[in-house]
Amino acid sequence: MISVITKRESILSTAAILFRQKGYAATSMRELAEQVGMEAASLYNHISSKEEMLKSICFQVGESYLLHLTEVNQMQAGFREKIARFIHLHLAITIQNIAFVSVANHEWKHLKEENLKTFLEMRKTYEAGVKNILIKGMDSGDFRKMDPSITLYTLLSSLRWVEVWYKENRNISVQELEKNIEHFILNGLST
Amino acid sequence: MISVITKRESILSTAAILFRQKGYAATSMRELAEQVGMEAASLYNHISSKEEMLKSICFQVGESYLLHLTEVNQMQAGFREKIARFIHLHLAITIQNIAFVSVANHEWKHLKEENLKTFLEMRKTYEAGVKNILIKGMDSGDFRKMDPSITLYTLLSSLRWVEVWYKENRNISVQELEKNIEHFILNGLST
DNA sequence: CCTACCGATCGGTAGG
DNA sequence: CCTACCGATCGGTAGG
Repeated sequence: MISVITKRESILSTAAILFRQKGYAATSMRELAEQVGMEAASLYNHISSKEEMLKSICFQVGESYLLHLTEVNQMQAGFREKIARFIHLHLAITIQNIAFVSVANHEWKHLKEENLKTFLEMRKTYEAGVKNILIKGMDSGDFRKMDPSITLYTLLSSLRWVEVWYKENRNISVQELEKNIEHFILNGLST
Repeated sequence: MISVITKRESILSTAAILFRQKGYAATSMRELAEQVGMEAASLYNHISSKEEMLKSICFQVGESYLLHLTEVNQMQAGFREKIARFIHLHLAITIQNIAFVSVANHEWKHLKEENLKTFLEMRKTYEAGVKNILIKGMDSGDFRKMDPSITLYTLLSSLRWVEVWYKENRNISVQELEKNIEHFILNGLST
């Protein structure tokens, strides 16, 4: 199957790369236009405003993550398996859409009013879902009992660094990355 | 002892709060001036440019972290104790200077040329120092042998989330936070 | 998809 | 520390 890339998708994809590199506010529509190969005014035939692009990027990422959380929740398996699967899916989305994920992680604060509100609600839902898995895993004895909020954020942050630090040119494969992070999260530094 | 807060320090401190909230590029000098209680033109009697403020903030944070790394390196203790002390100092700096740390973490990319170069060198030195502790701890058998780079970034990210997520109004004390993170890093989720 | 253009706002300076 | 102001650039629109 040949994937059809519309002009809009190509604009969004270029915008995500620029927003990630320079930040949303410091990226101008003229610069984006130049990268895409048209005049700034022409962009508005494909998008309706600068913020609408940001919204599109952030919401796409949010929906991806919520979708994979649903998949994890439907698994018939122990909590260690569920968390391992969660880590796998989270990293897969991150690495396959690194510019989009980066923008959703760092530039969402430039969303306004309704868009901001909706985005924060998605994030809250996601966090609540993951926390729920952790709490159930602690109750079942699969995980050590500790503060669920601290555990949640430490877990999410351990995954989030990948978007910031991971460089493909380093000789670390995705598999090795995943294995190491999973092991770290389950067992820590200890032998 | 009464701490003398100069006008410059008060401007930098307000700038850090704004840069954190809205991002460096989206913060205007007029807005900063208003928060400080003067006209935009008057700011330039205390600072030389917008970027010079950013530089000051980022370098102060970088130097703090490098200083505490030196302290850890001079300890006569096992590697588990060293890492515990490292976690403690890192969190202490973070929580006591949360706006400055946030700016250094997220807004450094707006530094230019020499300033950017110097900042990245400081960060590289810091990371190399921490990685060195991890590697020695793996060699000595205190830590499990795993990829040092992945371990480094997972560790640093586990600490970094505090600046993003930690809210004082949650009923989590600094001591509890520290204890939980230290335990997570050493032992992971497992019982 | 382009040319031409708008009002608004930006960081910063002159001069006092 | 302020008033007055500069050139540059911003996101976006009109009209074709």
